Formats: sequence, C-alpha cells, structure tokens
Amino acid sequence: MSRNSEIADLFRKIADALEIKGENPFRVNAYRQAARVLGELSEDVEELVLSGRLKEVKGIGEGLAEKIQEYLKTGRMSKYEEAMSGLSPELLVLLQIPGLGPKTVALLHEKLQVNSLEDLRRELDGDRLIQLPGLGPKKVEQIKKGLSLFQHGQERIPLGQALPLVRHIIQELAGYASRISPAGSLRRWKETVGDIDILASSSSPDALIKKFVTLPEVQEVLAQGETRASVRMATDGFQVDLRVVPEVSYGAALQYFTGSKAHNVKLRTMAAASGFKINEYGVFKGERRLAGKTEQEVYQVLHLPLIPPELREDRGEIEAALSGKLPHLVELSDIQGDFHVHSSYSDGTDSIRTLALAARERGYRWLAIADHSVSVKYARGLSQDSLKQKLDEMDRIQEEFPDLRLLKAAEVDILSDGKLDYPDSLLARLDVVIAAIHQGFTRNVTERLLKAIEHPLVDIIAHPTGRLLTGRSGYQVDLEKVMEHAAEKSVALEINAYYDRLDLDDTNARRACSLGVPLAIGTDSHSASTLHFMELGVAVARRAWLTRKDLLNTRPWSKKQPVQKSTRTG
DNA sequence: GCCGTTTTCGGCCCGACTGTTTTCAGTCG
Repeated sequence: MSRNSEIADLFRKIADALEIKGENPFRVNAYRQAARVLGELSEDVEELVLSGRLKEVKGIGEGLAEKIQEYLKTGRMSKYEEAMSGLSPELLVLLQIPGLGPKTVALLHEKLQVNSLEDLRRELDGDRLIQLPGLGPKKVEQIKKGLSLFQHGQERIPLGQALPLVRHIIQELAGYASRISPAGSLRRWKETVGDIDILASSSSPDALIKKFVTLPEVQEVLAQGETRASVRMATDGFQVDLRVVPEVSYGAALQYFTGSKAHNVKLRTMAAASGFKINEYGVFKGERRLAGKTEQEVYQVLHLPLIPPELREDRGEIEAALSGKLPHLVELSDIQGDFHVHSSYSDGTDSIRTLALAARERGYRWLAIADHSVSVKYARGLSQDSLKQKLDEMDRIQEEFPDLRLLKAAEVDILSDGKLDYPDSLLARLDVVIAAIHQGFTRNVTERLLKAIEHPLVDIIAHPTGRLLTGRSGYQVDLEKVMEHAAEKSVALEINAYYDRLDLDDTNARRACSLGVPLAIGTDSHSASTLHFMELGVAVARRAWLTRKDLLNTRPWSKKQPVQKSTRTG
C-alpha cells in the first residue's frame, strides 16, 4: 500500500470513529474529504512534503498536514490513537452494514457493549436489541438483512458489468417515461459502481414506478414512494434506484443525481455565495426558479459551460470551467482503431477475418491483431513459426479489406530478465509491438518495464499496472518512473479497456498525459463481441481529461504510423 | 478541520423514505 492510501485509510478510520463518538459532523467530513483527495492524488504525498507543497492540496490545512508529517516521520498518528480510544477497530466495520449508521452503532456500543460483528450477531439472536430507544421490530429486521447482505460481500461492480443491465432496464421503462437516463457514478463512467441510479420524468409516475418494481429481474423492493423506488435485482444483487421528477426539474435533478457529491457540494457552495440555491428541483433566487429543465441551464446560471459528467469529481473541473479551460474531451467517434485484439491463433475465439469484419462494422480504419508470444503457455502463445504463418494469413486477408488496414502486432512477453520473447528480426516485421508482463508480478517489475521501454522496437506497454478490478491489486511497480521513461522514449502506455482491467486507470492516465506520455487504447478483446469495450477505454480517457490529440487511436494509419516513434520500414 | 469576491469567524447541501414516533431521528444518496 502506498503512503497516500495508508494515510487516507487512517483518515477514514478517524472519521468513522469520531462520527460514532458524536463529534462535530463537519470535522468528520474534513477527514473524509482529505482521505478522498489523498486517495486520488497521483503524486506521492512524501514528495509533496519534501517540496513544501502539501498544504496546497485542497482539503489539507494546517492540522491535517501536521498529522501527515507526524505519520511519515514516526509511522504513527496520535490523533488516530486518540480517536480510537475506547473503541475496537472491529466496531468501525459495523458502519459498512447497510441500514446501520453511526448513531445506532454508538447506541449498540454504549448500551449493549457491542464491539464486533460477532457481538452484533449475538444481540440479533437475543431480545435486548428491540428494547433500545428508537429501535423496533422492523429496524431489527432491517439490520438482520443488512448484515446478511454485508456478509455476502456487497462489493462495487465493474462498470462494464453494470452497463448492460442499466441499458436493459431503461429500455423496459422507456415506454412509461417522457425522459429517462442513468445518473450517478454510472453516468460519470466511473470504473466501478456501487449501485445504479436512474432518473426519469413521466406523465404517470405511478405507472412508471409500478412497472419498475415489478420488472421480472427484481428480487426485492427495498423502498417505494411517490417519487422514488429502490430495488435489488436478482442478478448479482445490484441495487437500482429510480427517481421520478417533474419535467421542469429534469435537468436540475439529472445534475444533482449525477454527482459526484464533491462536485455538487462545490457547485452549491459557489451558488450560495452568489445568492442562488440549487437543489434537485432547480436553481432558485428566493422563490423564483431560474433554471432546471436542462443541465445546461443549471450550469449557465452559474456562468459555467456544461461540464461533462466524466469530469465531475472535483478534480479541478469547476476551476477549469470558470477560466474557460475545460478540455475538449476525446469522443468514441474519434476512434479510428483498436490496438489490442487477440485472434484464434492464440487464446482468442475468432478468426482474423471475423475480427476484421467486426472492425469494419464499427467503422474502424485499422485494427491491430496482437496475439500472445511463445512463453505465455496458458494463453497458447505463438511460436515464431506460428507467428510467421499468421502474418502470411494477414497478408492474404488484407486483400479482402481495402478500407481496413490490418496491423501486424503481438503482445510480447517481458521475461524475468526484462528481455523480450521474440528476436528483433521477427519484431521488425510487425507494425505494432506491445510489450507486457504476464508472469513474475513481484520480481523487479519496474526494472523490467524500464528495459522494455528502452527497446527500440517496442511501441506500447500493455496494462502497465496489472491490476484487476475484481480481485488483483497489480504489480509492485514504481509507475512514476515508468511514466517518466515512457515519456522520454515516446513509448505509449496502454489504457487497457477490458472491462475488468481499465489499466491505466483515470488518475494514472491523466498523470501520464501530463508528463507527455502517448496513450493507446486496446480492448484486449478475445472475441469480436467485446470490441465494444472501446467505450470503456474512451471513458477512462475522458475521465483522465484526454483530448483527441492525446490518444494514438484517433490517428489514421498512414505512412505516418499511429505509433509515432516507429521508424522501421518493413 | 477547512476555507475565504459576504467572512480569519462562522459557515460547511439538503430532500426522500422508513420506522419510530406523537412531531421526529436516522440513514441514504
């Protein structure tokens, strides 16, 4: 764990502990804010301290800066120990149970000496719980349900998994709504989503809500009112919230429910300073409604251009909008090709022709077909001979596709000594060389990546951190070093768009871009049916503030190759 | 605990739903 996330974690725990103790909620919030900011920081907090820039970070003032320095110096934070005094670390876990908040946890702790999940389970079986003030049979039932949900690992779901479901639901409801859209983190294209928010307006809200809670995929109705309903879906246990608002408020509500919270808080505070009030029904001056029908109106009242949802994270987008410096983000329609697709030569399921057809269908002008190299046995990596055969076949198929350039590529393994898995003579026959680590995740990964970047024939480093959204934290790698070196050598870093990777992620891609590293999206598709993951890669790029010129995928394949650095002739 | 085109003190987003209430507290987003 990096220093940044260690400290963010401590701050989060301090916030939880203080909240249980009934501390000033604004102070609690300050710790949460600081934790969030630290977690998203692409620069090392130690660096910031050394260069005296720590307090320039929004949300970190005198007090928190001192606590950070104390931790860096001594490995301890006295505020943490103070906040935790009298509480067991296990107690904080209870806050993650849906339906249990700080007030109830404090009550359980005080009155029943509950200190852990186990204690809670004991009380749920007994009869003391129900007698506590403010608790009744239904609340106890809720906590039981919440506990069982929590134990089933209510994790966040990869965006790529949630999208098909939300699209399906919206299709089902479209006939009952005049307007309908996803909102929340899904609309911001965040890499994972905790639940799904859908916003609608309708001339018959009752019918819409009724249709929603009776969809066949709904397993359980969690809440149902006149303006919103909340359900749990049978597949994967997703929670989906539907909110219905009047048409005149649709834009304001869409803005409001798209978030992020941090973005909205900043916007609201700004609005308040100029005498406006924003809520989900509109922008108001006194009683007078100034805007609300469209999102654009809402931002306009504050003299801001419409800020794309992907940027709404309070990472400087409001300041950029104020000074007219919002980037013109890259769009899916700018994409000319995919850098990373596997065929049936290695572990893909589709032939080169099938892939080419699918690429043409998507309107691409080129497609890089990159299979695994010889040492990746589990993925049926190609021997040198098979690769040569494949290149010959590509030549033949190329003739059938005058409007689509098939790029000869390979995902070449970086071996444990940093060398590549094919000889240079073979690499020189390729249009695109993608180097990647697939084994030895803990063995001097940084040095191996640096060495691969040094190699004159390497164009792209694939999935540079190796993390998986569902379950693997990635290589031990000094990414900053890798980025600096890639910038210097003009080697591209991949934004791997496979739904479970999204690697680089948004903050790292933004950092890379700011250092001058070229970026290349590859879907890592193993069949033609997942070329659409490109939309996830573009989403990462947009969340990373990338414009058209920052992405190699937006360039046509011509004599001037998409990978600029390449000087080879063959 | 942070922050400043109202402020170095006094704000800090706010409404819906549920379950416990007898007018509201807690949780969530």
